[in-house]
Amino acid sequence: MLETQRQPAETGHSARSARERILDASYELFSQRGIRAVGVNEVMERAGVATATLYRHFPSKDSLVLAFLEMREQRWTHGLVEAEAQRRGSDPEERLLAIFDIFDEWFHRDDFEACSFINVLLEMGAQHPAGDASVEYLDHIRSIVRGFADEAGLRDTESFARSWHILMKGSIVSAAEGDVEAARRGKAMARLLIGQHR
Amino acid sequence: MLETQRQPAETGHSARSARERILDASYELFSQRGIRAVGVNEVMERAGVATATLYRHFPSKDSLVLAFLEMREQRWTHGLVEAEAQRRGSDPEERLLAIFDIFDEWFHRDDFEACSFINVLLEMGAQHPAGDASVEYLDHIRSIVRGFADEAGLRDTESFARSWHILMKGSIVSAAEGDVEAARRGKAMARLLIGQHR
DNA sequence: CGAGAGAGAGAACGCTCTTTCTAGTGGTAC
DNA sequence: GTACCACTAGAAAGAGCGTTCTCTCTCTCG
Repeated sequence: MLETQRQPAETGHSARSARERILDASYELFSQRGIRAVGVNEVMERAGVATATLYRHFPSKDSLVLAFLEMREQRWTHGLVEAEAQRRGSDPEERLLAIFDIFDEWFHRDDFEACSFINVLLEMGAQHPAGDASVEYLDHIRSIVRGFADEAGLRDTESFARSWHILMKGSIVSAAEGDVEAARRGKAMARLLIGQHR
Repeated sequence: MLETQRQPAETGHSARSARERILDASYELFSQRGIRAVGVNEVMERAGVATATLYRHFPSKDSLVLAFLEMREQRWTHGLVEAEAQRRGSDPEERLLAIFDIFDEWFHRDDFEACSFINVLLEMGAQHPAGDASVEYLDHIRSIVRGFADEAGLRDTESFARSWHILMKGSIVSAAEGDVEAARRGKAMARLLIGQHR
């Protein structure tokens, strides 16, 4: 169903293809305001795209939402969290702790939007396809944490990753509430948790 | 058209007044499914109430949502968490830890609905009146935690309560994802946190 | 008894949403 | 050069939303 990157035959040879513009607009709107609060009209407007064009690329709003979540994993999970943690930490334990340094900068951004996977899961429910996909993407985040923990030689890394993830999600929600120090608090508890699994 | 149990004289002294039925219906629907996913029609249907009756008691859906949040504080924050923690813990530290025992039972319920304050905050945004109210109700929860921490003679109770709240919210989100052990993990980290503030 | 108030049923308004459809435009490939 | 294709513009279908309104019923209180 994905009809992935259709580079050739670009028609308008516009700087960015219609599909790309739709995805970018979806990303900005859905990540900032949620799913139900954003209509497809608004997406089309911001993308500068006609109705038929959006529905040629995505058969329904739901499928557009799924594409948004996939993009969120690329940009946020992999592009921001995983890659930056790798870059900042010189050893596995430092890579783990770097997650909260990344969070700290992220929490201080004016356009801080919280975690789209949590947002969508809670907004749509676990039964909805988008909520279900969100649970899966949250699993992936935990897998990354577990990978770092394995490299660090910690004990019981599955349980460790689940506890670590509690700290990540809790500090994100606290930041959404307005506590800009949430990452610092999370990091302090994270250190204690590492101590328990060493 | 359930034509719910229409007790004989329905006006002045029905078993439960129209207002109560509206509030109960709102509570069940909003807490389980969120705000935007539930229409006033559905609330009226479940309450067995006419349109005019709902709008006589609440000038708008938004005001009904605010009434729901207030009720949530009564039933959940005070009725479940605070009162039960008081009842279960014989000293202040045990009262704090009892929160996660309460959570453990709560997480195992079939109708576990996560925290309405978090849900509404993330769904509606902090600008929306309902999101704003949710932030306030979350503050109250933290105040209760801080009160217990003060009684326990812990250091730096404001910061302690914020960290503790991160554990509470993180484990709630993890439970919403499907981890029924989230309360146990939260409690283990909570013990470590107490140790740091003793 | 008669007035008033709370409640019910249901129509209707105006708006928004998702989705479908029609018609037309312009670039590309054969 | 003609057929194709992605695209645009816009109307419209069809449903649902929050809200207002009218009309009727019946209990309660004076």
